[in-house]
Amino acid sequence: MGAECHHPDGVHPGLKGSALNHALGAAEQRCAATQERLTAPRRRVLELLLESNSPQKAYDLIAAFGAHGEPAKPPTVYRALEFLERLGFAHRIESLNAYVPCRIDGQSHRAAFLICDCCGAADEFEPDFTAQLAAATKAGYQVSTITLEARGRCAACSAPASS
Amino acid sequence: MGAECHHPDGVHPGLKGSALNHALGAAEQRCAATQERLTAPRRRVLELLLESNSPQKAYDLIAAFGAHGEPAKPPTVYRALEFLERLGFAHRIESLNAYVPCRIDGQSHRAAFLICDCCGAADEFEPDFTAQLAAATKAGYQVSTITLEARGRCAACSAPASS
DNA sequence: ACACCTCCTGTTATGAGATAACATAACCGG
DNA sequence: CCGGTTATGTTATCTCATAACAGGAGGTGT
Repeated sequence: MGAECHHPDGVHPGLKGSALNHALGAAEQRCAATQERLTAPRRRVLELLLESNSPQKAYDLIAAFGAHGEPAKPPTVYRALEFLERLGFAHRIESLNAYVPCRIDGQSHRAAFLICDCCGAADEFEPDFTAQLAAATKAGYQVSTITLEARGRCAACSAPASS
Repeated sequence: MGAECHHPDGVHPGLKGSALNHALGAAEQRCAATQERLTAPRRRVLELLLESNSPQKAYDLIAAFGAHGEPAKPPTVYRALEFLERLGFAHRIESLNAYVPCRIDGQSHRAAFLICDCCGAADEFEPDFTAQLAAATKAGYQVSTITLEARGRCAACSAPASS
């Protein structure tokens, strides 16, 4: 992850300014619609995720939490992440121990990522889980969440050479 | 996991006696065929995985490592697990921080699991990754490994009530 | 047999990731 | 304004994983 080559981080731009405010506002709306509360620490963690252009570790968020450099206490951030995941605003990438904001639509408990082992980018994509769900049903499972993590090298990092 | 109800653990029987020896022998063969060495600690960790009927945590393996109750040192087991994963003898289940022996065929860097949040069973199945690989290729990725983890409730734990 | 390289193991220590437990405060319905 | 519920603050600790370095085992060429 970034140890192997020096391509630029991430592919998602990372929101700022009005785009960021708009996204936060939309989250606020969705919470209001379901009796959920986007409280200050939850909003702050979502903001940090949206601003970033790569998967964020929990302790990165803890360190960046305070507006003036004071870190948060771990449970503050872990609770916020739990909330954001529950509502579909964020996903945990298990194989990285890291978190990303949902880039698809939110609300879903399905997530699929293409993760570059070189630059660390994690692209969320809309997967086709038809076959998996059929297999699960056949086995008698009631599936609640599906996560798919495909690792390899992204287009930029596969290219001959660059910067 | 197992906190929610009291269904019996796992669905894989856990090998013993001659079945266990046969599986270990087969692993030995496959290693010999590729210039790899199934050394004592590696063999021991594989044995522990094969004997068990549910995903094993690294520190469970560390505790069970010694024949007479003496634990191993963490790196001993983590190195063995790394080897076993590399050769396809074992898989790590990211969302559980736990390990299982490969139940499919070995050698593959693809794995898919149906994980029961109730009894902790983790059934490996052979997934159809056609759509995912197409998406990855379209995005320019060179995929090396794919992991899919579907969580929910297994047939037994979905049933009305039992034990 | 010897020197050499490579891979693997043993050991100590520490780093990273996550949660338990309990006290306090904010929100909301009656 | 009271009481339930939900969220937060805080301390401490637990689980998971790896860095770093020394030593041993197994091959290869001479």
